[in-house]
Amino acid sequence: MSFDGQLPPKLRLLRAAAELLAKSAGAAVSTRQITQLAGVTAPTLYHHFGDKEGLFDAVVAAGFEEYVAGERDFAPSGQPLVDIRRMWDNHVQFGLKQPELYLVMFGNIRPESRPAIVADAEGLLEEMLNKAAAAGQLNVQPREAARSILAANVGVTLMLIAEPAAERNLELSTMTRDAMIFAVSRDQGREAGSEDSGKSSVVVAAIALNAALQASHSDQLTSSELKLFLEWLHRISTSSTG
Amino acid sequence: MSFDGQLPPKLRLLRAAAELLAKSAGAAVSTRQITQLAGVTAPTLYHHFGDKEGLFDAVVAAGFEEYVAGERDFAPSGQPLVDIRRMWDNHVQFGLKQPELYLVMFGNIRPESRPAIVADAEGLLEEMLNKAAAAGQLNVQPREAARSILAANVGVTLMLIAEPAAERNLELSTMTRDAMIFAVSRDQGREAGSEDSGKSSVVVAAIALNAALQASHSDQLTSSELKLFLEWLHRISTSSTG
DNA sequence: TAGCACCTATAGCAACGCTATATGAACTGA
DNA sequence: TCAGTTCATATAGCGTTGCTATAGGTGCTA
Repeated sequence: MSFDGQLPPKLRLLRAAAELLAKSAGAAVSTRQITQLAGVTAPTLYHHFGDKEGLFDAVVAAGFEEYVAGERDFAPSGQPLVDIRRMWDNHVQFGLKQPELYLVMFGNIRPESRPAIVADAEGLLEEMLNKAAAAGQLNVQPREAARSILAANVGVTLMLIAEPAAERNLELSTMTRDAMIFAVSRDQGREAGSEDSGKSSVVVAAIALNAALQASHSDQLTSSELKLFLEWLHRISTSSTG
Repeated sequence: MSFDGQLPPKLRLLRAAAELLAKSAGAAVSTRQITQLAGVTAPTLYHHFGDKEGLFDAVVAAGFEEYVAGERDFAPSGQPLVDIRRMWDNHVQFGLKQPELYLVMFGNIRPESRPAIVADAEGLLEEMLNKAAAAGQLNVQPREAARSILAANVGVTLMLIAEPAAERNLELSTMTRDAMIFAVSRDQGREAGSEDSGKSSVVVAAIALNAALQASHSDQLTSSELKLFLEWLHRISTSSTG
């Protein structure tokens, strides 16, 4: 496949660069490869984009528009925190679908382009968090919340990209996502304390499990199993030492 | 400053590479620069390290030992979650002190070296989280907690590195840190906020009891009873919903 | 037709990562 | 003592990279 078609050379260069960038799994892409695929010679590239980085920046800019579109393209649910969750998932999905582009956007650190992109992504989040704050659902300043959530979001996405696609466990994402959203939202329980430090952890855990089991209707065990289980649990939770 | 001294060329190459890597703010470092600073010619580099990446890997390996040393070099406080907090801060400080090295270690995605390093860093965290789990302070499996915390830790550090040193606000780190540690720790307020995000209290309690039992030598149950008990416990703690 | 932007091609430079080959130094065994 | 072997470094140069000085072609306005 090549782009020697009738499109203008500038666009052909953009598409060729995007395609090669996406296909070469992290490896370097040369200007000669790009210009050849675009059916164009070297000076054309430098006429339109200044230098190689300029071309890549243009590719990134296009990719970022796609990203922003994805982040905006859903009906607001009316619950800002729910929308934030969707934005997180969109972010991760974008990274997994176009890992090379994502790495150029959020992974690589080039003092010029990256902060701008990060700032834009931050802005999208902050926008939504402002609604949450207006609804009194926020625990911290929207800007700080946006920075914190985005940092974790990027970290998780990078980690997921780094590991083989087969072993990817998206629970890492959902778990971290909920942790971050919960952390910035208002309706939290109070600070973690060390109240029950007197009893052994086994006993504490057994008591907690006992209470929880009594209150729930778990069907993981049969009734006879449950009966015996609770008896043992009782034996553990009434033991004096740990 | 140069390394034409009396040190063996291999070491001179390592130090020259590390120095140039640290000084060049993210820019590329050529083998010619390195060999010249080391007072050595090109083939020497390839004799000792195979290729440029091999040399950089060696630099990273040295840097990683320093990182690990930093992560281990403090007296355990007896409170695993407090130690985890220190490990987080150590991680961030390491990244800010040697940003270029950090970027090669955690930022760059090279399918070979990075996962190994990440896995090691993950191991350090998991080690400590195991103690927390044994003390019944954990809400989730130590491995999942380690992955989640490390991902957020890397994301925060990358973001801090990316922005100008003058504007760096470490509160981003402390805030995210506490959010993550709180999220994986047991003594949270219940379920709040996002409805279906947390696990049921039964599962939480079962995980804690499981970790506590593994670490203790409870003699309240016979070994055969304990075996069956743990099996049921596992069945409960791996159920998706309460 | 002339003049003027704009865009593209020819050809080539300096710097890059890397290597085929050769030379020197240090050790080994008789 | 000295040839044989191995390790370590140097000379010189290959192919590729990002990039550019210069020139030529194209389509417009007058």
